[in-house]
Amino acid sequence: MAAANRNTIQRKLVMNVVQNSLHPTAEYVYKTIKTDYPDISLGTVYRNLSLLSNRGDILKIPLPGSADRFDRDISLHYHAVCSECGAIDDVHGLDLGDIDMDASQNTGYTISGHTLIFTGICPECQAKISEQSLMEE
Amino acid sequence: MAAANRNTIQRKLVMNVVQNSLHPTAEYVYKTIKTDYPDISLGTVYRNLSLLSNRGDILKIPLPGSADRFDRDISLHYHAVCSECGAIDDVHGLDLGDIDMDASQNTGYTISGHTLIFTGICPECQAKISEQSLMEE
DNA sequence: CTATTATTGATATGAATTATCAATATATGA
DNA sequence: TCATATATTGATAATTCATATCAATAATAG
Repeated sequence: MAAANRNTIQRKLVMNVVQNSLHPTAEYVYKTIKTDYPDISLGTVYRNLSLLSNRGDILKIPLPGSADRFDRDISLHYHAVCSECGAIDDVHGLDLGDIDMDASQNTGYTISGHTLIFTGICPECQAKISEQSLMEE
Repeated sequence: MAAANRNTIQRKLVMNVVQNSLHPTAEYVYKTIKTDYPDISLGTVYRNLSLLSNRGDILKIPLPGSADRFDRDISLHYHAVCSECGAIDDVHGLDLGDIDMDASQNTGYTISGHTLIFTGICPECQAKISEQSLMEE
């Protein structure tokens, strides 16, 4: 028989938290589970997040310079990160055509995918910054 | 007077190595300088790579899960990373239109830029893999 | 129910980068 | 040229995020 994955409570808990959060980090998933199930280990959370994202049940969002985020939404979309507060939001409806094929023809690589992250300032932080510059006058 | 940057030998050495390398890591820059100038500190290399990339003299290529690379080529282009050997190559001639503006309209963010990394298998590793599958028959 | 082994919790380890701080060297301007 | 202010350095500690190790435990096939 093929070595099957096992449906452990820990794995179900990790999946549940991801399904009920927006773009959680491993740390957030760990702390959230811990309130109801204090025995869970951080390593277990990391292991299950990896397994679930490798399996395609959830999406891993690697962020350069900070902790990876995970996403319950596995449809094609991108993300924007706020450089002020670290917020992360979906960018839907962006059609880049077949950039993977373009990159493949360009380089000779067999392209399996790409990572695209936008950086900027979220509406909330923009508002705060505008307020501040008013105060300073 | 404005607090000016100083043109230290260490800074010049870091700049030189980046200008004469393809996509070096901080570690590579450090080791390369060290052969001629053994007193240089790794922290100094990191500090100068940050300063030079913030200043726009060089480009920082953040790679999720591995060490950042730096690029002497500051023109608009992207990169492909080989998942087998870690090689990194330029992807030129990719026109994504004004995706930053699209993302901005989509999210309400003020977008300052984006990071796009392609993942795949470089031609050399493809060749090795083909050889192997032939051997196995 | 039992045997196999995937998975867990605890913890050590690792890689990459930043922070700290006294000593030093660079640029300004007298 | 020389003195001064301070940006920068080297050495090293600390941090962050993540993976490796390993004996104990628990999930599943038969």
